[in-house]
Amino acid sequence: MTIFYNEHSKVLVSVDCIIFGFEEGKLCVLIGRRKLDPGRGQWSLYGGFVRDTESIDDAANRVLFELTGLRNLYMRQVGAFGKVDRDPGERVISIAYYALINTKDYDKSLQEQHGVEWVDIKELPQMYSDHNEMVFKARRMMQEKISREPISFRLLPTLFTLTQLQRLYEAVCDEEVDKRNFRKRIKEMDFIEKTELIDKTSSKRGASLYRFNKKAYNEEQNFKL
Amino acid sequence: MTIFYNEHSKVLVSVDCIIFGFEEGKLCVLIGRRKLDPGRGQWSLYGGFVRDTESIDDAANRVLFELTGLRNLYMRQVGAFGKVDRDPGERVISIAYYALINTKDYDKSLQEQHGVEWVDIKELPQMYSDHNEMVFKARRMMQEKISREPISFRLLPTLFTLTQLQRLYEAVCDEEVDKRNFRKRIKEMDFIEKTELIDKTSSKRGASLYRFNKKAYNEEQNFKL
DNA sequence: CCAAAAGTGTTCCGTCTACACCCATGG
DNA sequence: CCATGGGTGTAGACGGAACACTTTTGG
Repeated sequence: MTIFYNEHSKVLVSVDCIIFGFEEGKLCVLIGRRKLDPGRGQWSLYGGFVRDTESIDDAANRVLFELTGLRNLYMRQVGAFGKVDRDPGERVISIAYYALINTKDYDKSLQEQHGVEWVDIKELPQMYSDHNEMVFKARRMMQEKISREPISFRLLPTLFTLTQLQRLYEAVCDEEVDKRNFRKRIKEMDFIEKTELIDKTSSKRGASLYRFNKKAYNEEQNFKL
Repeated sequence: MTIFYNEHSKVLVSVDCIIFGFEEGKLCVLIGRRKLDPGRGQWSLYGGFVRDTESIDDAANRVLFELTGLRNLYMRQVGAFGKVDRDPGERVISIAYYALINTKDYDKSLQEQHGVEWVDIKELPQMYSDHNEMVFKARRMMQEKISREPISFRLLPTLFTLTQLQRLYEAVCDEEVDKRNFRKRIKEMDFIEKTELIDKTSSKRGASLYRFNKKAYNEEQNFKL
């Protein structure tokens, strides 16, 4: 290959993933202990280096797949983090991505194999390098999205109750919402469909299960929460 | 220095700047003809490579300074662009930034020296690599910001008329707004101060000149447009 | 005197918010 | 029979949108 930009220096580029999940009414992030030096043993996001043969998005998807075994996750870029000394080993520029997963889809054994766990975003430890900053920014971006686009369903099972959906929304936005007002808004969105099924696990009376109809949404995109 | 991440490949990282200005009622972007191979002669954003000794933000600031002679511009990261073949020369990952400048502050001779010009964002030519995509994303981000934060003043002279401010807002959001409603909202923001001065250049009657009071804003941040 | 831009309030409508009680069931 | 979470409607407040005429002055 012809070299055009010979005189400029190259750097390592990595991706770091902020993986959000919804567990026990809490918005959680998947983190683990770092397995490499420098910083071995510190709490850290899961990440990896970008290879020559893949785009940054591809790298993020690969890393997500390595960790979760899942493809086609909802994923968005958070931004590039590039302070000179952000990595104590050597210069590494990192592109952060956030992803949403339904924790029920996540194979427990894979989780153990990678030594990662769900931690309430409100109780995150100090993490390696600038990872806390990445999570903070990702969370803000996610909050903005969740009121405008139907991404919440990515964090829930296919069938969910309205109470679950409300709790999720509350956890993400970190504020309580009125039950009746919330349900009124849901009713206006025809693509959130009530099924005949009843969930009895969380109450004696049982709660109707709902489903997000993606096709219906694509035809009339009027999401608003 | 100890090498920790030896086995991974490194890539070139550049920054590209989407510089917005407001000229003749139009939202414009500063672009020029590329001076390097590959792609010499194509329309392009202004950019540069990130050096070992500087953060990505520093690199963007340096590049902006090189081009405009101005420091402390309002600047925000748009994101990382990293398709494998985005640069036909060799692999380059680029971090895009957008910046706002008051075109009156921009030295004409510097502009000529770099061979860049203001082009209406509605009439942008096809540009090098993924630069059109960068502009598109930057514009969307700027639109979201301009209704929530007082960044519009970065695109105007210190003293401006309400009509100017309104035209700017319309150009950025690409929609007309009602004059009376617009002015009503302005009146609610005490940090947009009317001065005794009158601008006579754009009308016979003359229009009051206003000023953005940053200190007053910092004390009570209730911006909303 | 007229063209051209500056400046100014009110009404209406829709949206958001606050709020309390009955229902169904398992234990 | 009671504790627990599920489910429902209305009224009042608020904010956003629509809308038209007067003022000033240079040419």
